[in-house]
Amino acid sequence: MKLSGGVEWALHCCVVLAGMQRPVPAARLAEFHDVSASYLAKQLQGLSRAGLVRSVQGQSGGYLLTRAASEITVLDVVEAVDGDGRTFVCTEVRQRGPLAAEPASCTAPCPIARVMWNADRAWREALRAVSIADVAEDVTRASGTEALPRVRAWLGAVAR
Amino acid sequence: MKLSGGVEWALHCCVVLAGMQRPVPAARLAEFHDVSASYLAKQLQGLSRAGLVRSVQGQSGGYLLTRAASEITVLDVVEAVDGDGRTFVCTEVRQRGPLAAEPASCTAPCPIARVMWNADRAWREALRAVSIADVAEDVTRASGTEALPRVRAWLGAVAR
DNA sequence: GGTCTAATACTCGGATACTTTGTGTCCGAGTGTTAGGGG
DNA sequence: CCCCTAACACTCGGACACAAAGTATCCGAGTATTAGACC
Repeated sequence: MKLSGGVEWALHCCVVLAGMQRPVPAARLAEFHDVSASYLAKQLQGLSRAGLVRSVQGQSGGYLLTRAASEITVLDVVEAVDGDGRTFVCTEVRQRGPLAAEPASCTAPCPIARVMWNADRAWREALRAVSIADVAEDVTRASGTEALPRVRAWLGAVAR
Repeated sequence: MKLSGGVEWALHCCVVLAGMQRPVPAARLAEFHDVSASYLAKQLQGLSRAGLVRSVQGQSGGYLLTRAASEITVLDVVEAVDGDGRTFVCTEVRQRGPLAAEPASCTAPCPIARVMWNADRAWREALRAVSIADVAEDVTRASGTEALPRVRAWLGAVAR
């Protein structure tokens, strides 16, 4: 029950991409965060498939958010990178063994599965309640007003 | 982000162990649920280490709950089997790269980590709010009053 | 017949292979840029 | 001087190895039972 490590990178990328007008290449994002460029590219591909970021090819290409940061939830990013499968899968144990329950009597989900799914829903709701813009605001509050603009300037600066 | 499959087995075992006066061997629990006996034994060892069940050795030995089912939460079982580590680990990305934050200015946790940990807490709280006794009650409501007694009789019956 | 003893059969516990998932990397397809030549 | 063209450099995307954790299994240590022998 451990979350994929790439989720953290993807979230950081989305926060710094917020407010960016020009595309930012994956290699530059990797350099900024000091992480593996190849592996980060994989995570960004996940975000692209999910439609959270738009990839622009070509010489001055890169990644760009598809919509406002306030319209992207943390849950969107987590599900894009880690998959949207449920954390608990019910194998219908109650229908197996010598005292197996009849399939016809199993219209309602197994009580155990219901508890696990409720917890899963609470987890997702907590992540859905926070947007990338909210996180960026927290960062500003913690690191100062000019922190994010400096980051944007660094990402936008062309080093060629 | 998938939960170990053994968690489901362990939960089913705890539910049927509730109300049992005599120890139940792991092999019998496995036969009842029609699952691998060897692997189920591993999960039960986890429950034993966590102090949720008490193992009795010898010819008529087996497993027994250490306390009332109403005093065992679903979270206890999940953490015993799957480990109590956090689902999200913060690698302090903000302290890396060209614009790294000073460690001295990182007294508060990273905003991203805070969001993830809040969601983690919500998930755990939802699991902590439900006890094994609650689940057993749900089973009775769904499968009838005599369902669980029949199971207990089957588990207690000696087939030698 | 009662009691002590020893062999037994059954239990859990940890140490050992195998499969699946996650981690990390690489090279090829595609496109905007840009330099050069021609009109 | 302006425009067209072609080569280029840089981008993403998916396919390819490696490592770690989950899954499944086995055999050894320990104990209550039980049968037998002795008193």
